[in-house]
Amino acid sequence: MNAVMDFPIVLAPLGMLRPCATCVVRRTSVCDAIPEADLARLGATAIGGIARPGTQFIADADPATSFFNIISGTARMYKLLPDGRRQITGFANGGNFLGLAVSDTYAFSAEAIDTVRYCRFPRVRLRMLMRDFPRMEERLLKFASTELVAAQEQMLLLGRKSARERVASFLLARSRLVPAGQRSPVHFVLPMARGDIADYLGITIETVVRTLKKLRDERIIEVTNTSEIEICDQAALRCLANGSHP
Amino acid sequence: MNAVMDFPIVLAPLGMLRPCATCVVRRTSVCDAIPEADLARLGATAIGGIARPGTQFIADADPATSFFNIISGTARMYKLLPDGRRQITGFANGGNFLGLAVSDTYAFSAEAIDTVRYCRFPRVRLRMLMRDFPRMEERLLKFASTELVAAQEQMLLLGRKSARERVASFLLARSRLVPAGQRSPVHFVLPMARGDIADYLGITIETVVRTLKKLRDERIIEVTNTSEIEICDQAALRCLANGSHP
DNA sequence: CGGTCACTTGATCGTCTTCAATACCAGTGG
DNA sequence: CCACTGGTATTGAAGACGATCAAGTGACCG
Repeated sequence: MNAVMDFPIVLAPLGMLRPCATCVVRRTSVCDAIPEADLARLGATAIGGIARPGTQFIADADPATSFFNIISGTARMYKLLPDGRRQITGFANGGNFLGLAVSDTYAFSAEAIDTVRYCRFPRVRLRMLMRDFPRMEERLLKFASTELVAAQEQMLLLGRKSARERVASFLLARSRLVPAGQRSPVHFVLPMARGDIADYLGITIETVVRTLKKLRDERIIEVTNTSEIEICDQAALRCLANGSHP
Repeated sequence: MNAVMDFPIVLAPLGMLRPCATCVVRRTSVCDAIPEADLARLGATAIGGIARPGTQFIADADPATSFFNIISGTARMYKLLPDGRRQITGFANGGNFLGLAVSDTYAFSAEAIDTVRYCRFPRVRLRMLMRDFPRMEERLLKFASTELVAAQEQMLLLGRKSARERVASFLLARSRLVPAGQRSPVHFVLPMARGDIADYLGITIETVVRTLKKLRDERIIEVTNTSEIEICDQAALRCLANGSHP
């Protein structure tokens, strides 16, 4: 029952002495605010951890004792209604920061989709870090702003877009995660299941499936193995995504 | 065509010399981060302004040159689709802070609903203020986090709640803005029109009207003058809002 | 193989949208 | 004072989109 495991970061993942120095997401995460010289202190502040697929590592309404910096893997953040209806508010990848809370409790839950490796920052220690490195706070503010912009875009999607437009928007957003350079056709893997996509887009699994099938029939995308997507007609998808054209 | 007007804050609103000192929202806004002794500098940084009803004062995709601190009135923030569909992402009241942007351009628009008085902070000057007063950045981060939590709640509403649940949630949220102390029945005025409510809740005007009528018929709320709401059965509304009970 | 689980597909149903008409209210000018 | 006007709100009837229900498929695994 202990699928979520913490361990001293100095031992993880391969017993390296200066794990932060070689961290693949350091330069793209909030940790970029800490100068090279202070990486030891950063390493002493963070606690490495792993969440196995399906494991919840942040629980709505629980005391917000820690912040999480995702290293690798994909997590889903979500909120539930009492009767079980679920809204996924976002997916977190390597470099993302989780756990910003207003009050002393989390306002959402988070689960690992595949295996998620993360660094956990106890709240108090992160606060000290922010005090000593104002750039850290700056970085967090920038991150929160980014999240806010994404959330507003998602509200537009949830409130005003048709199922077809939602799926198109989702595929486009996912395609933007692919490192630039690879040219058309863009190709990527969806780490999440159909149910996750449905709960993220505010529709049902069946509608996700049917819409994907339709897009495939129209030669706008290609779907293989249910989780691999290839975007054949990016222009068409872009039009669909914002309703420019039926 | 100049319904949005700026003027030196030292002249506003009554020619006071230290306007920040008497600002009614100072203690509840980001300005609370600035110590009394430095209010003069704060006043020199901000530029007072007024937006008349219906006037847009932040335009999506425009260069994000300023941040806004709302003093009084209510504004709507929104995003549009090319064909005119609108999603209102939030309403801003006195004490709220607007304009957080990732890139150099705004990611949303904002319009005054009634007459809105605000303080405008040119981006560069605010940055200097944040540098000299780290508490300012801390305050902004807290504000952004609050917005983020609200956005997640709204995503749950837009993605997974029925029209009835949306309206109930909206009325409850509005009732929470009423200063505590007044007890049941809670009574308040909606500054926004039906169309704004509809575009905020991701439904149509007609559905808003019909749902309000139904709630009124069921003696859960009372509606007078189309803009005054009285909550008669708060418990029932709370149940409705999260779908605990049909 | 029999089990589970995720995905897919089809048929029916219901909520909310759309379209259209009417009511209401404040402001304006005869 | 009162008809006129524009905007918002309300109400009714018809239709559509997506949800729900139900069944079937395929992959993986003990």
